[in-house]
Amino acid sequence: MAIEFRPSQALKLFHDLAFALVRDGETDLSARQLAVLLTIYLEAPPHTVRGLAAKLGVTKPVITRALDTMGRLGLLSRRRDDSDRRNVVVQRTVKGALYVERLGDMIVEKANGLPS
Amino acid sequence: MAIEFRPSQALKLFHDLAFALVRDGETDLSARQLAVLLTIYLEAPPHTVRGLAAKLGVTKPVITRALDTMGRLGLLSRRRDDSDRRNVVVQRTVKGALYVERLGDMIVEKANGLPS
DNA sequence: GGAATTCGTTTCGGAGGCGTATTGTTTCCC
DNA sequence: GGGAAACAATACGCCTCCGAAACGAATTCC
Repeated sequence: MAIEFRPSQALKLFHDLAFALVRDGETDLSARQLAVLLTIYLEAPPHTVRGLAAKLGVTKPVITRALDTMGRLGLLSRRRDDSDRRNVVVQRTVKGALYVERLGDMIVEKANGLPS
Repeated sequence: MAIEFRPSQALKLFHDLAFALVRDGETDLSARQLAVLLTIYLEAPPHTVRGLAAKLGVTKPVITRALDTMGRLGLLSRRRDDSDRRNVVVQRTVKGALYVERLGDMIVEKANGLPS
């Protein structure tokens, strides 16, 4: 239990974050895309389309499209699994890692600015 | 400076939150819509289309559309300003207040589950 | 080896968002 | 009072996403 704060603080943090994401532009990722991206970068590999779809409770085309979009942005890449060539393994990229890292720093920064 | 945590904790919190928003369905609000909604419920009224657009750095139709969508969901309502009938004042609703409250509780809950 | 299964992708029609430009009201200013 | 300005909403063409279904390729099962 490292982090404890009140709902009002949580909401202000979330507000500031959504606000920053909107104002910065660039990042128009949906909640689904963000969930996929963070799952890939925070949870242990390997990540497959099927696994991500099951984990998020969405259909496979949703994952395919999210990977298309974020792949186009360079935030991740795909590779066929050599041991079972039906599978596609999602791979992290340097650009994606930097993006996620920057996101984490941004949240911390907003949290530090919160009133007590 | 009430809240301090590490980027890794911040990211996990954000991941869990995006994850919950996706899995719960219902809420498919974009970052822009969330930013508008939270601004309305966290910052002091009155809120006009023009003011919200300026604050978020987007065009007015973006705000109009966001208000359309969230109004349809019952999360807020609109009313013409009687003192200046060109303005539209955004009003909070009970349903919207409950939604925001639940969102805050959800964030706090996720934060409490964070590893130290 | 051939049928059934699994996996990711693509297709289809539909819904909703985007930015720009325009419209209809209302108010301001002289 | 009449023209200019301010406000929110709408029209337009474009783009992306959605879920359901169909698809091709690879694997598994007898």
